[in-house]
Amino acid sequence: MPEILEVEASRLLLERGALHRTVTAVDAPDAWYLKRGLTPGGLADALVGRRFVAARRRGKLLLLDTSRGGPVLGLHFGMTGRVFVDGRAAQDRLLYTSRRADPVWDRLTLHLGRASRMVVSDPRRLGGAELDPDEERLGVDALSLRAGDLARALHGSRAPLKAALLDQARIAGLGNLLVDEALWRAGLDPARRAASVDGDLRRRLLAALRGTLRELGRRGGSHTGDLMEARVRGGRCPRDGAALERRTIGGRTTFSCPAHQR
DNA sequence: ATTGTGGCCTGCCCGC
DNA sequence: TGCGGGCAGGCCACAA
Repeated sequence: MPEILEVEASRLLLERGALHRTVTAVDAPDAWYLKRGLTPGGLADALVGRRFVAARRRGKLLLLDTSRGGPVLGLHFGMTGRVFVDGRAAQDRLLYTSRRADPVWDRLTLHLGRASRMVVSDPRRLGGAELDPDEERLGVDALSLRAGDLARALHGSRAPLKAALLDQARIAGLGNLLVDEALWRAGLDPARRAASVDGDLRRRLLAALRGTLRELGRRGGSHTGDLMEARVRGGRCPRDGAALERRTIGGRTTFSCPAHQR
């Protein structure tokens, strides 16, 4: 699933339910889902007989370390991917994908021990699995973002503020909904130049990002923001009632309030 | 190097 | 009820 909060919830699910049991079988019916030359056979060779010893995350990339010096299994979920452990997902509701769980969407199944199964389901096949992903291509994890990190992410960039925040090489984990929510809370125009956000504005943005992550995390996901309900055509700003503006910024559908986001 | 665009996939929802 | 169009929480290759 998409943004950092959902991936973190999935990481916890795997940490509690998928570690320390031997991978006994691998079922990868959709070879297209395997990236960077990985094949179903190669994946089985790499995993069968090993155990997952840690579930890590960097941004939206989920990382499973394996025993006996084996490779790292990297999972990314695109917009519609979810992971299940024994039929249970980290969240029952996922926007923009089906509520159903059709087995034909199971792109990867790992049998753990005698009776457990870990399944990656992804209707749109926009996610994928790989071995030993390049973790360094991702910037600082958004959940541990510090003032200096944000300064570096924005400094000198002529890109729109929103595009800079969505750039996973600068800050890893923020997605479209979280960024729209945080910029709405901070009162910042998503289209303004990233480098123009400095000083007090940058402090305000940092506080909004942290507050958004903390609060929406408690509420249960990226879709629980205060802006979310109004994030439709004809929506009005929940703060001041102004008609929301709908634009494409950074290649993504963007809702913002022309009255209080500057 | 940085930024912008199109495309990848498939399911769902809206309006006719 | 059926159908086409538009849309979608991500990311990558490519162009300018």
